[in-house]
Amino acid sequence: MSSIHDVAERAGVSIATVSHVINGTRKVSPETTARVEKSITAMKYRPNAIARSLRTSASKTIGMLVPDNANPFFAETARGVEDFAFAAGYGVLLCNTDGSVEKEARYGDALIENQVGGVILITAGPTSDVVDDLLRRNIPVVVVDRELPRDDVDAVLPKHFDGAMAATKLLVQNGHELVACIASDAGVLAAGERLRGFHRAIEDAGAEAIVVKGDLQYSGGYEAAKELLSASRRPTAVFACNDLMAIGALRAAREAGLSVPGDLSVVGFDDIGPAKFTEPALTTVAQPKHEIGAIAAELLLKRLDDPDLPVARLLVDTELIIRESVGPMEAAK
Amino acid sequence: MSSIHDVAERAGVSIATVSHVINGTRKVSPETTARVEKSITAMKYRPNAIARSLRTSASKTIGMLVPDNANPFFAETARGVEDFAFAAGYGVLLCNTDGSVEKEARYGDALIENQVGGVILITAGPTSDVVDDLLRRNIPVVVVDRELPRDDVDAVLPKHFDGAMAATKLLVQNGHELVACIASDAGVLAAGERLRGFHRAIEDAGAEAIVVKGDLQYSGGYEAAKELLSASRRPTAVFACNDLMAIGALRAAREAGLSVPGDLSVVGFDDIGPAKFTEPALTTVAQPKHEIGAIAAELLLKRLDDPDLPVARLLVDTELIIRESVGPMEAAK
DNA sequence: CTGTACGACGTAAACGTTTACGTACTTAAG
DNA sequence: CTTAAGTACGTAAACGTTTACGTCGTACAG
Repeated sequence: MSSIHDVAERAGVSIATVSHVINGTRKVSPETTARVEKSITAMKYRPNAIARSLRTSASKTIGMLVPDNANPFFAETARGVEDFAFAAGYGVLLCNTDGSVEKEARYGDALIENQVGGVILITAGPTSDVVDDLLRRNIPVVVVDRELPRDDVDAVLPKHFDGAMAATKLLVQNGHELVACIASDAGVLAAGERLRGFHRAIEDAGAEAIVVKGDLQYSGGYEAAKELLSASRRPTAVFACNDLMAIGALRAAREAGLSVPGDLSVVGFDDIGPAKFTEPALTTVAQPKHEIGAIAAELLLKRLDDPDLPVARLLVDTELIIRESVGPMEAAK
Repeated sequence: MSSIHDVAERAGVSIATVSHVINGTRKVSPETTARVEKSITAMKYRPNAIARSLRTSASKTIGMLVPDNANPFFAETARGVEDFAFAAGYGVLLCNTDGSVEKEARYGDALIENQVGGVILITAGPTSDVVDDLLRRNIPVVVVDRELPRDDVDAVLPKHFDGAMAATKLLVQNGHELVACIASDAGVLAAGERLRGFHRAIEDAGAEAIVVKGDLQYSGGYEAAKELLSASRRPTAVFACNDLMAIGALRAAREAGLSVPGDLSVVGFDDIGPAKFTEPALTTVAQPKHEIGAIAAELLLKRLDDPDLPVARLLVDTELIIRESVGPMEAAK
């Protein structure tokens, strides 16, 4: 509505002076400052961030690419970045890729066109062309949760392997000998890591593994578990690669007339909100989702400040949260 | 990296011509078009949306203000707007107000500075100053889910009253005579509507009501229900104003040794993802969250096209989804 | 041959900022 | 009195587009 010119005119100064009082970028006398500030509030003036970005070629917004914001895990880490970014004066352009690399690419273009300063990426696939596009334009990227097979981007990752291994170990320590894994069907590295962790724990214990795939949604876990439980040799324990699927599995168990953890033990991964409120409460490996998002945002903003920072690869610890959904094998008989 | 000038130079034309082939805004000969397009792809040129916005003073991004993106209900409606907006070439700046009007105001400023074309608002409080700021600058607003006491903004709202009434009616029809409502402690109109619907159904049936407040989170519902269930006269049914709280209540019931729906019936509101997977599966009134978001986005974009559209107030139907958490009073005795 | 119309394209201003450079005045040193 | 240094501020160019106007041919009618 009103521009810096209007403010300047009303205050009887030049636009340069107005700009400087706004940004504190050079000394201006107290009296002039006061006049300008009065003028600003009187006219309800807000600097035009667009013009500012154009001039400085540094926009105060970052992009975030997530598979699905309706998934609680992604939603919570998105909040982490949003909170941190906003506190630092940045806005966040949130984009849902639905796990499609095409959508990811289209969104990548959109982010470039919008001149975002950087992007936080939870990849849709095992590899990502957008990263090249972005980097070529000097737009820094930090990948979160899902690693990429390259060493030129910052990353903040939970210890998928360790977490999965801890979860599975809990199962075998409870005496389970035939344990299933509901793995992710997304071909991302993180999925592989969790599966590796699972297998390692199984091997170490000399137990036996079954693995089926699910789509990381409630329903995917439900279907997968249904299949598992109707098999002739049914497992007595299952590690689901995320809580959504674990919760789906809980329901499948109920419908099969199996009690948890009496007849079947279940562990999840992520510790999303509802995990604490299921019946039985879900034991799961927790990730500090909000913190992960915040760390990623911090990393990105730091790099915006100083592009020459060495690339970071932050591994964050997970924590096994024991609740009620795991029990000893004997009970399951 | 490369600007329209570079493209023009390489193609041996003026920047005006390049602009016109990009936007199809005037006729340019096939040969020139071809040359320009070749040049564009060769240089991997992307128009600078910032510069474009500055010139046209119409940015292709909209703002969205939600209380908390980590809440599945908001996350899902956010997805609805994001999907629609992106398909129409718009980006979405997502902001979490945490139910704080101060944060809402700060974000409003940020959105103004970023020259968003419009904003979709799920208010933090019963009234909203940002709307005035926005409208004064001719930035259209559509409020979603939570109504505002004003008639100059578009709105798309579920039928809170009807939904709550239907939910409560189900309870009293099952013979419950002392029924509780876990209401929202946010002072928003929507909360009042749901509570009114509850009371109306209670009155109509000549039943008795208890109401307590909760914070719309799992834990709030849990605490509220705990209080309710430890009272000397405990209700045999409870209507929670959202599913998060209903799920919290389910757990409180279990911990109190009460079976649902044997000893206590529970209805929720929203039909969020996990509702189908709780034990017992939650009976609830469903809103078409994704669709609500999409409709809101559509409305907003329409208004961007034609600011003189009459203001709309869209009421969307809710649907009572009967699952397993409600049973007859006799059982509860 | 002149004039008009039209097709194809170029020139330059404008959008609202930031910022390098310049100017005017004051003070104090020489 | 001259000059240097410092303080307080203004002028104008630039960022990358879009778009109102212009210009230059060529074709065709008169």
